[in-house]
Amino acid sequence: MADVNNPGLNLLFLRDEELRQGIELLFFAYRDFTAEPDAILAKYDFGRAHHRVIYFTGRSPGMTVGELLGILRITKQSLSRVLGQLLKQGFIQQKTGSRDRRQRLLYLTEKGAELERQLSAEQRARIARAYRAAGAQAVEGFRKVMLGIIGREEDRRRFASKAGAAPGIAKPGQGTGTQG
Amino acid sequence: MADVNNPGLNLLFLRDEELRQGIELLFFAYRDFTAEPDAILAKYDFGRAHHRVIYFTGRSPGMTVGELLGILRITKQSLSRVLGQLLKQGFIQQKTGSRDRRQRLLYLTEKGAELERQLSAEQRARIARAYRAAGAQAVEGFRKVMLGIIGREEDRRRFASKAGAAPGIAKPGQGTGTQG
DNA sequence: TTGTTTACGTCAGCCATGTTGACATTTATG
DNA sequence: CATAAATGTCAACATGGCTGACGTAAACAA
Repeated sequence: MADVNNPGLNLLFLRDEELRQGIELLFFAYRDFTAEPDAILAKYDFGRAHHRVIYFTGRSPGMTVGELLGILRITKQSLSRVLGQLLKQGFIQQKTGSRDRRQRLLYLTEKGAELERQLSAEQRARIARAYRAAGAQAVEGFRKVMLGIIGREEDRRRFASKAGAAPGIAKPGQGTGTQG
Repeated sequence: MADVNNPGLNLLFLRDEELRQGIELLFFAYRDFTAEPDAILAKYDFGRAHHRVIYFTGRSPGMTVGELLGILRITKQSLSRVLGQLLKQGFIQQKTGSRDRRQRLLYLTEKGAELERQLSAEQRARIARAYRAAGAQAVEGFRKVMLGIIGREEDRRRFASKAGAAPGIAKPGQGTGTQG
């Protein structure tokens, strides 16, 4: 293909095989990453869309509907369907913004928070296992590459090193183990 | 939140933050990773499901329907819909297996191969950019972590170190499929 | 104050893609 | 020869994207 005719690329050893493996790593990892929560959600008659709303609401309590739409990159009509269900069933509550009373700030209820913990516990455990097995240095590489894949600086900002002194993390073998 | 009032949880807080960032890296990376191909596919009235079939058929020419189902982890009825369209429109062709004539081995047509190149070019470029920006060592870490996230050894095998291998490897599932 | 824009909600319908269940055909295999 | 396997197909249903149109309340600018 084109790569073969482009000597510049070859210098970087970014061979087609390597790049395709990257593509497939994303596919398989994401496929498996979402499988467990899906099973839990089914018990509540919820789907992946509900999970995302619950997750990001738990992550950033007080977030506006518009901000959530910006993260999910779906239409308000799509969001409305799942958000409406979560509100009606008491997993999420809205509060009118005090600074701007047009805004509806989103919060998990206690019930919602419990489901959130249950769902993300599975995913955190999976990530923890992978991090532990790979080692701290690999985790740093993982972060770098993933940040490179994310398209918008606006989205990357969310990952700005809060771990500024982060190196004290999970080494292979031990781990803190207490986190569910 | 409760964390703030709980002294001695600092290590755990960092760890939870780190794990959640991992969750979000997967979400954002996958979201952006699929966005560009989706736009191209729309022109053909195809969706992400078509892309997956085209991609994996191109990756492993001669693969059986059953093997593809195993990779995608969807039902044969779901696959049948998109595969049928791709066959009818001449993007994919099937050949009866020579070893086992019940099997239908999948191949891209030239038309299909061209679409495949167009689609994966976007994704390969994205991965290439990320790899280049992160550096070789980071890529190694990325691979390690991603492999840890993938659940089944069976799937991980596909990534067995072809590290020093020559370019242009094809991994025909098994059958030579010389039958017409 | 008034007019416009913004943030959010909602109704209605369409489409893609996943699911289950039932059944048919061809071929391999014990 | 009987059974199992690989594949295909029909039908019905659910989820969660989408567009388009329209409504309300609040903020903001002229």
